[in-house]
Amino acid sequence: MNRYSKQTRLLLAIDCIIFGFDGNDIKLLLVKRSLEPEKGKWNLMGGFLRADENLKECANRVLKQLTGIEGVYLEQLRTFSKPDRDPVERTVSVSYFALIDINKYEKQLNHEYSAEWFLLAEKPKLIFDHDEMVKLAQKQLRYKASLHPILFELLPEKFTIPQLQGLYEGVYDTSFENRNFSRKVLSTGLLMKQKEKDKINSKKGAFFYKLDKKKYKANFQAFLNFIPNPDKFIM
Amino acid sequence: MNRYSKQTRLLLAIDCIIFGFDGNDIKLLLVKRSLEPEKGKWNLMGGFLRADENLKECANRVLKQLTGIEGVYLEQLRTFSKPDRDPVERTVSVSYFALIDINKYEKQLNHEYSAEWFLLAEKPKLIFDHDEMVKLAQKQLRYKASLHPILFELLPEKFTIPQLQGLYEGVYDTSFENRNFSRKVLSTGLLMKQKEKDKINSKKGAFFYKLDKKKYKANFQAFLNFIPNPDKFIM
DNA sequence: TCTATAAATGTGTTTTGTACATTTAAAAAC
DNA sequence: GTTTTTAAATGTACAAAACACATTTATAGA
Repeated sequence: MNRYSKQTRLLLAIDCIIFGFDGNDIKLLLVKRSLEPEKGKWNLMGGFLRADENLKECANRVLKQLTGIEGVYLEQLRTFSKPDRDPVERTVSVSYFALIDINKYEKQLNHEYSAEWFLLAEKPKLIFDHDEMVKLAQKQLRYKASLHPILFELLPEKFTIPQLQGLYEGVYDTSFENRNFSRKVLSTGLLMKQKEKDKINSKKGAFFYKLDKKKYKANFQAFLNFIPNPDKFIM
Repeated sequence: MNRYSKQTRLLLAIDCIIFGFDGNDIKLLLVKRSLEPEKGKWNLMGGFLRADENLKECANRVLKQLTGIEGVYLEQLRTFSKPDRDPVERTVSVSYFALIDINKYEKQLNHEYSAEWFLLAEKPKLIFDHDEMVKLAQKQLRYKASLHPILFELLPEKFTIPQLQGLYEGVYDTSFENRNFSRKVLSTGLLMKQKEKDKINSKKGAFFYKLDKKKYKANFQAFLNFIPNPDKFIM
């Protein structure tokens, strides 16, 4: 079959905005650019789309290659297409945002890869339009987390309710009333109480909970209305 | 500056899922494909990205060219990238979804362009992955409309509350209690009551309302929690 | 045994959602 | 001109959820 004639062909890339949570703050995983221009500067994890893969496969491949990470929460965000966004040549980039359990990958990242975690608040300036991508991803994180239980993706398998509350407070940069927070969280039916307690943060200790993954998948809507007055935060 | 070497270059296209509302049902605007393969079959409005434009400009250009429509609600949906989605050659397509006031363009569409409205429920099978795009757009329409007042984009400047309710009932394929619907709608503060009534649909007549556009923009969140139990509908 | 601390739970008030009922305006029929 | 019919508009009571604040509980360490 003939090709479409007289049309512009261009490069398509993906860039990943990867969020983690260290127990206190939201972090962002960045790498150093390996080629000119802007070589050595911090940027999002990215790569070009290959002939035989779709975008999601591409994002997973890049993630695996540059960090060893696989099987994490990955969601297409938006496609960025300003004609001059990459000075080398026309490249359109599809941004993906990822949520990972920071502890699970901490060691391998430091030893085997040149990726590095930054406090979101203290991230360096990034190349091209990557700052814009991060900004959008942050907005999307707040938006989505106000409607769906995605923040569990940032926590280890076992976590306590005070830890979960701290995460929400970090994401929304506010504080919640603990009585109401735990009531709401437990009313979703998504949490399974464990017998052990976490005694690191208090004398009394806080019970661990696990996410009920079946219910999580079947009931991804359970957090609708989770954040009080989400309009304060999400736009 | 050199180009990136050894990377695959490909075509980038946009496709628009255009929704309208005829007073009773949601409709979809389609065109006939003008080139082989699949020539003459119905498909979404689309076109290739040019060297000097970004995707949004491309979508607006295509819309203008094929329908004369401009200045309507247009939102990037998702980028579709299966390697073989277009049999001619590798083409990645960015889908956009648009909402328009059907009455505003009805005449020009029929006379000057070959575009045609279909009842969403009775749309023909579309080419490539366009059916999948429409499905996603429908989902997004419900999702977004449960949180933001976007459905006004489908109505004429003046509309009545019963008309608005009919629109919501069409989109969510359900019925709402009229007392509660009007209370909720009016409590957003987004509507301005007019002096005239619409007497087409009843003897008593229903008051026209206009959207307060300043408030609409400033308060795009006003519909958060608008749809009761949105989880029933949006996923 | 006492003290300090964070976790967990109790409870009253306010707000919002929901269901159902009634009243109102105006054209058309009588 | 009075009555009937119809959909629009409004009234209201009950239930559920959100919210604010208070109290109790478990446990390590003094």
